Amino acid sequence: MAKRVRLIDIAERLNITKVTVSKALRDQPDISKDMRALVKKTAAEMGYTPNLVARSLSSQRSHILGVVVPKIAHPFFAAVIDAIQEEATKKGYGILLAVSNENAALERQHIERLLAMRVDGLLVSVSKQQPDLSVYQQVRDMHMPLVFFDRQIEDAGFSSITIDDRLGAFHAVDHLIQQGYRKIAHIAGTHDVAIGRERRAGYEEALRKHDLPVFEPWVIAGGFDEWHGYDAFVQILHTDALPDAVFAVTFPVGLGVYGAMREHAPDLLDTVQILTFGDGEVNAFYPYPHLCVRQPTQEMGHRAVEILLAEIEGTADGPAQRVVLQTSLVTAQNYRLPSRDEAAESLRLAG
Amino acid sequence: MAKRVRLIDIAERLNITKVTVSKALRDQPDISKDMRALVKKTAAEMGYTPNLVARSLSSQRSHILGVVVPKIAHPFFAAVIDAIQEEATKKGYGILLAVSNENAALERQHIERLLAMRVDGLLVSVSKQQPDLSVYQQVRDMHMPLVFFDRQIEDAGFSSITIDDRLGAFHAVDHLIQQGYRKIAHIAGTHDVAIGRERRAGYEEALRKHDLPVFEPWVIAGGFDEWHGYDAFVQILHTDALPDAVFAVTFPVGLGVYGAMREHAPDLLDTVQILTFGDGEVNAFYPYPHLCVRQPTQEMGHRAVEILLAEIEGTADGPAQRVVLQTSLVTAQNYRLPSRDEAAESLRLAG
DNA sequence: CTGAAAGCGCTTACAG
DNA sequence: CTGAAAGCGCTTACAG
Repeated sequence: MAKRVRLIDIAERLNITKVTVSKALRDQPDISKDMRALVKKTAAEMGYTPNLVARSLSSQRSHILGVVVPKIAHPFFAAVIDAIQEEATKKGYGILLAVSNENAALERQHIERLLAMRVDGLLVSVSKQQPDLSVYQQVRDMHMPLVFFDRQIEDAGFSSITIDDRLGAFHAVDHLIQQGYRKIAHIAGTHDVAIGRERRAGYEEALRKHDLPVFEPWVIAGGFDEWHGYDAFVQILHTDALPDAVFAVTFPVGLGVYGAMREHAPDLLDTVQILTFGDGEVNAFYPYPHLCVRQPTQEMGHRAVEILLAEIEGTADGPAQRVVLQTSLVTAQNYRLPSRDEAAESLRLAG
Repeated sequence: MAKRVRLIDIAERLNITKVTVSKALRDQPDISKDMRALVKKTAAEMGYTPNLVARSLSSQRSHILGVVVPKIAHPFFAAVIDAIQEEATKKGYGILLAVSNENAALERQHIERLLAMRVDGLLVSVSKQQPDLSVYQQVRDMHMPLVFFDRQIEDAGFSSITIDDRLGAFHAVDHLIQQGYRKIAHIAGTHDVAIGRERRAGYEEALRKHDLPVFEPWVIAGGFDEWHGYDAFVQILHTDALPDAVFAVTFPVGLGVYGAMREHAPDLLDTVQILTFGDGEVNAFYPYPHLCVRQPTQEMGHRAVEILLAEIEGTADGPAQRVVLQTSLVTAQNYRLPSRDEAAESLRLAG
């Protein structure tokens, strides 16, 4: 590796001390304007770039945020990570990304590693597996700032930013009922996962509001992926009556329902309204009756970083914050391509 | 922050020197087995975690890889990043993720920052914008290992791992022709972007092979997103004849074509075969004739890391490598949900 | 097998 | 406004 120029090299060239160089480069006001200018000019000429790891070691601040997610190749998390990265960059931080793969042990390992790397703070969305509380206790003990996003550990004493799953589900199902649907099935998640519980609670609440009974054979709990949706809908096909709408706990589950329909009852495709919590990339093009609850991914990512930085920089006003974001309902009329303005905008940015 | 235990704290407790502790912890063979065991036991008791930034500074190795991508909320990149992260973790490296947003200036800034952070190597997929060659020259000058993936700068002297766009397109279009399609339109990208050029070349080559003429009004260049697909297909609708198949340069462009069809010519939905280069998450559920060229994202991520680590660890056999990966064609018969085995497997891993 | 010395490239806190 | 000293927490290279 070609010799890298250090503070001391600049100092020697200028016959001053490296402290002066260090301060001048960071624009500290106790260095004369002329000296600052001279140092910067020289540094640029010599091709100096500060060694951020040395800086981290001596300043005890890395300007790196650790981000742990259960998965990344998933529209929701990809969008949130994107927003996190964007906001972090804007604020002068880098992000160290780790994926737990829904595995608590791996999640723990990642967090320990990030701790050892001396990140300034942690942004984590916990795996579905029973989390290992001891790491979080460790994080607490060392006063490392941490903000949970989307999936949190309750009562761990950390700030969190989550989505109002119950209300989102409630509004969506309420909307269906107001549109005249009465026989609404729910392909649910599992009870041990918060989003499963909450979305189901919102569903039941909406039925209750309209004095509709919960028809048990149509509420099928079990998971969050395509196969669960597929199997559950096949099961529904074997009941005597057919629903006129299906509320799927996630977008993948909704896809599984479509898959089952296409295979076993294609005639239902155009008549049964599907509602999914969360959206995929192709809503604008989905040809069947399809509704979805949209999650504010960008806002979640941006605000998660803001909350964390406030804690890191000590400007946090109080202890743990719990921010709850509201969803929006995307109806058929709303479906659209990204607007031309947006497209033009992104072109402008790129160009 | 609670006092963190350091090497020296362990050393004092044991009445030995910190060098011995350091070596024992890293299992160096020149420390007696008993001492190693004792040190490790004590370190564990005291809750020691090594300070990786101090280690980086003194060892000149950070065990961090910098990853720069044009975007992340995109199925292709999300999948590749996932694979990169997985492989890096397996090899004991962390990844610092940066998103250029298809913006060359931002790409440059990110790389400079990663350089300053002293990553051990760089994995980059360049933005579509004219790249700023000077940063790459700088990377060369400091002998920083770098591997381009998917989108590279030719002749920059770095290793690269890319996809055989031309051949992938050729095989796919060739397949269409063998299935009896003769009137194949191509919604192309732009000429200044390699994937645009290459995919188009593959398309033309396939037509040539079968002595089919290129019908210019049906080859519409312009971009890579939904709107381009939409506009281009509307334009095609205004030509006298109609194609029996459409080859879209990307999956989003294909979606735009579906959008245009649904709006302006819904009757074509079931009759015009759409072929996209790249796939989305919903292939298994797409109801219309749909074919796609699948990119080996996982292999790309894994191998990119392998190549980079070989360069970092000095085991690279020669100068720049150029790996070209082949695509596979996913036909309607191949469409499927993730297999039950895979689902069970992921459950097992998670459990 | 264990240790004393030097150093990685910075910043902090304190003098002057 | 500039500098001398100390230190961040490790590892490397060399003695013994």
